[in-house]
Amino acid sequence: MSREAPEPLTAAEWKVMKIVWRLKSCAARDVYEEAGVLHGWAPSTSKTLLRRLVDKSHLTATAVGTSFLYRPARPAWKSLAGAADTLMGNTLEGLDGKLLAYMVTKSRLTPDDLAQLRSLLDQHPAGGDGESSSATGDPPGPRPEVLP
Amino acid sequence: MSREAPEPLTAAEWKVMKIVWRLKSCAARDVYEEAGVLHGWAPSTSKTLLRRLVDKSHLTATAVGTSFLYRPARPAWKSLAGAADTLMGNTLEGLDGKLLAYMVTKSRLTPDDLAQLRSLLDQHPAGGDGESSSATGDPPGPRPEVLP
DNA sequence: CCGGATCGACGATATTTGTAGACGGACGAC
DNA sequence: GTCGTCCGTCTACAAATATCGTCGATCCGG
Repeated sequence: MSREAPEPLTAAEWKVMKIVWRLKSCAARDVYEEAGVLHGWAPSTSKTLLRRLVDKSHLTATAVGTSFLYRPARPAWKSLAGAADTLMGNTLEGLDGKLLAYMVTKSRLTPDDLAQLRSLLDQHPAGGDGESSSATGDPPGPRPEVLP
Repeated sequence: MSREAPEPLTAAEWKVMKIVWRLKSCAARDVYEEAGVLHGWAPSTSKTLLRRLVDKSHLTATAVGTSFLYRPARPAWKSLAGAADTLMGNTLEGLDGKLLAYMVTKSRLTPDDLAQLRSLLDQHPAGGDGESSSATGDPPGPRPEVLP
């Protein structure tokens, strides 16, 4: 079980990921056209980013004819989770609540989301460890990374 | 009204911020001693970071005698909020829920936090814009940054 | 079979980060 | 008054990023 420490993405890389996520699976072309419109990038820029992302194994590339089919190497939420971990790692102890609160007011949540969150709050360990399998059938929770 | 777009901090900078936040207000020395122990940095490293943070106006430095007193230029949660915005900006539409859920399970929340979150969920606009002043007396919410 | 459009791989450059040593001035010990 | 100390500023420099242009291999239309 090689736990791929997901190398943190850079801002530019996130933008590419976001495009790929949306398309689920796509050719380089799809990406750089989108990126061109969205960020004004030259095709080469997207191509480079794409390659770097494959290097960092955040994307997989399967050869199809002369070109590649790119697709996320892991579910989007998992990458996001990594970023979230980082964010919370930067957070001063005791500010998590405020942070969450802020994010809740900022995000657009579906009734489903709301329900799930409520449920999570209810079963939130008031000091113990939460060993609750999640309600949506996600894979078991990622391991907390304790940065040395 | 110059809306200081809070330039995003880098990993190393966050580490410094975290130290300063904890100490509330401190001399360079306090920081680099802490950072030395915590991250094995040479004093110069901390000094540089400190300076860059002042440049980016995430810290203020008030002269005291021969040296400076550093302190956060804005409440910690606000900087965090900026980071949160970025994170959510990278998020694919519709994943906010998952993300929040993940973070909730990951964070250690006080009963107070739980209560506040619940209340926020209840008043969460089911599609409108959230113009609810927060329940803890925070300053008005920062403006959402729509990246071009 | 030829020419043009593409594709992915590389190489190139400018800027930003991470990390740190060296320098000139203020300050307290002697 | 002189010396070593500590401070903040400057300069340095390698690695990582952001952004591109170009190049050889390929594939499609004619």
